[in-house]
Order: sequence, then C-alpha cells, then structure tokens
Amino acid sequence: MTSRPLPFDPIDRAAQLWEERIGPSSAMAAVTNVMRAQQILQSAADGALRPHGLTFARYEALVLLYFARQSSLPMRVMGQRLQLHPTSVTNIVDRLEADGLVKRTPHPTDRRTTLVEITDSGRDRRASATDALMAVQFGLRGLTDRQTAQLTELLTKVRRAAGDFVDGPTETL
Amino acid sequence: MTSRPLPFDPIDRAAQLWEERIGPSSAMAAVTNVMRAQQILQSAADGALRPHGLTFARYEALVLLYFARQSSLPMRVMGQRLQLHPTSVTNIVDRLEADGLVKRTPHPTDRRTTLVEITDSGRDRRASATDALMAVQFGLRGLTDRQTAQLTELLTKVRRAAGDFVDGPTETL
DNA sequence: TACCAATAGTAGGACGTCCTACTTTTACTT
DNA sequence: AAGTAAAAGTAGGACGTCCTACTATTGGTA
Repeated sequence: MTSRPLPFDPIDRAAQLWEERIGPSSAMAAVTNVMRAQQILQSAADGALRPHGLTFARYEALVLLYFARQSSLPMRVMGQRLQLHPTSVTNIVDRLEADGLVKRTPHPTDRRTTLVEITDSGRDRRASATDALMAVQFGLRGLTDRQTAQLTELLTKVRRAAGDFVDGPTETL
Repeated sequence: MTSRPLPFDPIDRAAQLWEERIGPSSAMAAVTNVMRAQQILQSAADGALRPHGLTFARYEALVLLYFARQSSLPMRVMGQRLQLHPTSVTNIVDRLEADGLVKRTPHPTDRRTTLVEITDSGRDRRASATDALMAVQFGLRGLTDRQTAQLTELLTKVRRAAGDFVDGPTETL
C-alpha cells in the first residue's frame, strides 16, 4: 500500500499496546484481522480479475446468475443472495449491463420486478474469470485445506450470530 | 441489508453449487466468508461509533495517535501502521482535522513531512468511542475467546503469506 | 556543486458500499 | 371498492479504498 512490508505485524503490535493501555480484548485483534484480510483478498481477487474487466463484486453477481436455473433472477433476490443493499445491486447490474454481460428484462407478471439475465458474453466472461481466480487461489494463501475449512467455520458462526441467516426448516440444499 | 434474514446460508449454498458445477474449492467459500464477515463487523462498528461522530477507519487512526509516544506521527507512518494507501491517510486526516480531533503540524527538520497530532478533544472522543465499541464487543459475537484467538491466528497466517509484514530480527514487541 | 532519483503528501477520479428519499406497482384490510 | 401499507427499483449523496499523476523537498552521486 505504501512501500516495503513492515518488519513486524502492526496488528499484533496494536493488540499489545491495547492490552497494556486499555485492557484485554481479543475481539479487537480479531476484528482488525478480518478487516485487513478482507482488503488483501479483495485486492488479490480484483487484481486477477482486472485483465478480464471485472471486479470481485461483479464476478460474484455473474456467478450467481450463471447458477440460476433460468439464468436470470430478480434484482431483489440477487441482493438477498449476495447480501447487498438494493442500491448496490442497481450499481453492479448497471455496470455489468453496460458491458453487455447481463441484461435487464421485465418480469412477466409483476411489473415492479426487474429480472437480470446473464448473456452469452457474460457466460464466456465468467468462465475465463473463474480460471483466473482459481489460478491464484482467490488470493488466499498460507492456509492448509483444513485451516481454510476452519476459517470458514469460524466466520460462519460470526455471520450466524449477527443474524445474517437463520437455519431454516429442512434444507440447506 | 435488504429485509429479513434468509432461512439458509447463502454462502454455504453458493459453495455447494460451486462444487457441483465447477469443482471443489475450499478457498472460494473462505474468501466469501471473509468478505461478508468484514462487512458485518464494519457495519456493527460504524453503527456503534456513529453517535460519536466517528467511523471505524477514523477511530483506528485516533487510537494509533493516542498510542504514539509524542501523541503524533508522520502521515507516512500512519499509513504503514494502518496499512493504508497514502491518499487514504490524507482522506482520514482531513476529516479528523475538520472535526478538531487531530491537527497537522510541520515536521521540525523535514519539510516534506507532516505530523499529525491528536488533540484534547480527540482524546476525549477516543475514550467515549472505545467504551461504545467495547460495549458491543466490536461487533464480534458468536465465538468463544478461544475461537476468537484462533480466528486471529488463521488470519495472521493469511496476512503473512500475502507479504503484509515480515517477522523482523528480534522483536514483535 | 549540480543533477537526478527517491520520498512525503495531495488532487482528481473510479468503485463499491451504505443511507435516505422517491416512484411505481401490488397486496391487504376494512 | 377504496384506501393504505408493503414491496421493487432507482436517484443522489456520503465514505473509504485504491490508482495515477503532480508538487515540493531531500538525499546521493558524478
């Protein structure tokens, strides 16, 4: 971000000072770690996607539509699945549509709803972008598969506790 | 973000579809989890700080200056410690200064350098903001202390692998 | 000493995220 | 049937992050 890497971990350093001068708080260090890790992963993913004219946010939207049965979804549903504010979905779809990767179509029965459909060009782009992302492991390095799964597990707990989702009746599939 | 929580975990769902249609990739789920967890924590922290007129980014800067020996640091050093781009530091300091929480002063010997010093008002604000953040555990819930430490450990590995810092000669303290 | 590279910080712009406010359409309730 | 509440999207704006480009200053070297 600024130049050479520091010869020490600034987050760990801050955690130590925090403990000395304010008091014990494991949460502080964990939260700061999440913040910084997110930035690193985002940057790595965006870097890998840049040659393909995508950002990670747009890539996720593209994948979501690729997975959809009709290759299309209402904007509202996209927002729910991607956990994004409606205005963020508008923003992302605007850009994807400007690039011809998706197109908006009216919902057949509900005139409030706008369907977003992935185009052939969008499918191609998703494929090549996926290759690029997998080539760099989504920017995630330094963990074994087991540790990666552990990380997912811990963060899923956090998300659940935050009310991000509720374990429903039967599914999950 | 959009309405009621989903009755299933959208990230886990996406991971399943990913595995079915693209192939196994534990990294994808982990990265998405980090992204979303960051957003949740950021939102919680910002929410707790809003009544105090701060964001988490500005709060971190304030704490950093509070920890500094002379209560002041060059902008460049702030960027290194907070792992921010120089222009982000400029942005944050601009806002803190506009609120009277910090002030810019010239470096005594190097006229290129700008020192940022926390004001008395800034100290007060940091104290009350810290109380607010600790009251909500920095937005982090759902983990035991042990799991929180584990999360920190895993993410530190990720950051180290990304070259975020290097274990220097002797220290860490 | 004189020049040229490196360093510190800022300006302007792109993105993505959120929020509030607004329009249109649908659903519910009386 | 009418009227109101809820839902779907969008517009405009605030923030924070990055990037590129630029100015001012310092440091190193020929």
